[in-house]
Amino acid sequence: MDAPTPFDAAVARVLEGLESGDVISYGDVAAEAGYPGAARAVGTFLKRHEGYPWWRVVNAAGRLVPGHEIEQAERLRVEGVVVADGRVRATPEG
DNA sequence: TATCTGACGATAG
DNA sequence: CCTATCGCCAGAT
Repeated sequence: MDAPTPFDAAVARVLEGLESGDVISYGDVAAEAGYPGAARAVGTFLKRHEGYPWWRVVNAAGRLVPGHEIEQAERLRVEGVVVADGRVRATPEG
């Protein structure tokens, strides 16, 4: 049986802890999981594993997942997250 | 074991 | 605001 690595378990635990309307970056997930700097690995995890709130994860720039911008934007809007131009409204604009 | 890839991050221009 | 480059980690071949 493929034994889950501590990394996978830690990342999964952080993702499972996310709630509706919550948004976090790959770097934050990695840091919360105890693997600072493993932001890329988090993306790989979400791509390889299903059943996790991937739409609640965005990059440090607030950019949505490439190839899933529409799907992610829709899900985020449903949860009350404001999205515009394919990115989360983390910073006010004029 | 070596090398390349990718749902990333930060800095430089 | 954008693209380009380097550094980071785990997975795939």
